[in-house]
Amino acid sequence: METETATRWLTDAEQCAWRTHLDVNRLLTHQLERDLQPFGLTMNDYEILVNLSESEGLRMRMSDLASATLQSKSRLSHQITRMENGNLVRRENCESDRRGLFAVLTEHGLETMQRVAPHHVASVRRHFIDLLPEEALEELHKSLTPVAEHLRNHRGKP
Amino acid sequence: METETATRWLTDAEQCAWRTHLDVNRLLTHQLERDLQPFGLTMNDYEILVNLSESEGLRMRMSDLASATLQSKSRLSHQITRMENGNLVRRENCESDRRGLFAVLTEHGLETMQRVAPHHVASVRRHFIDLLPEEALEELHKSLTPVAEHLRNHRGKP
DNA sequence: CCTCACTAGTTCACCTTTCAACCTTTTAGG
DNA sequence: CCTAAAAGGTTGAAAGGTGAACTAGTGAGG
Repeated sequence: METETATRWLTDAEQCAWRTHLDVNRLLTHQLERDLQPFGLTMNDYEILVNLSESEGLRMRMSDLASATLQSKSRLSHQITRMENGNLVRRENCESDRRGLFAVLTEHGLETMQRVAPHHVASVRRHFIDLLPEEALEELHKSLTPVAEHLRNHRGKP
Repeated sequence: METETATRWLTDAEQCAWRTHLDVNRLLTHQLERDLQPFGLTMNDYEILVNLSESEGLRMRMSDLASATLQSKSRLSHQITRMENGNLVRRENCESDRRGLFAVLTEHGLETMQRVAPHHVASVRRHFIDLLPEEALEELHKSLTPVAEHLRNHRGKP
């Protein structure tokens, strides 16, 4: 009985594409992180701020926020604690489900968000968006969407 | 005097593309990490193994390895220490420059690499490469290459 | 030769992430 | 109702990452 199947190694083209993809990610993340640093925020902080600022009542349930930002509950919990110490966010009890908590954007959190957003957007443009012709960006989006979907459906499995 | 310039916010299309890109990265990294876990390796470990296994004499100078993998020297140093404890790698002095060290792949490191590689490649195919039509992958590569280049040239600056 | 600036690499202190254990409240079944 | 399982969150310890300070060796100019 044959337990072993010949491996389909990556072709050169595939390998190049893959490595470039990995590199862009790493470099881009570093760069965006660096550009946020002067404002005392990390990309994680920023992402939380964005999510909350776009939500009804500037608040979200911890679980929802965790899955919106693709983090574990534990990690989010620590993250929110840190942001609470920085007075960007506060926790509030949920009346309808007494297990639950909201993360709520504070005034200072909102101001910070509004002050920083333009710089962050500029950074994203400068290091990514504006380097790609419009069709390339659309193409990229079209290609990546099914990948994202696949990965989402596939979470916590073989 | 005008100190403020109108912010060029992202268009909807740009925003979607950008968020998808971020999500794919996060999800994909998680998935690949999960798939390596049964073998006791992280993606960082794996990447080091690949780099060393492709090098003359199965060895690289610490600095070269750090820049090949886009890590700080500090981080690499910790990483190699861990891998040394796992007997995947060993440090060796450099004769020609007595400040320098080589990271050298051990026998066990090489075997591990060879045993794990097929699974990792399968994982990369399953969750990324094989989800993209061939032209899409080429397109992606073409689009991303200048971005990577830009980011590389731009390291450690404004 | 000296010496001074630079390069290679490590270390330390501090912060972030992960994972498993835990507590509380809700829900579904009998 | 009562109970057991599941869901919402937190916690604490251990592992990983970061940046600055440090050691030691190199090398170019005077």
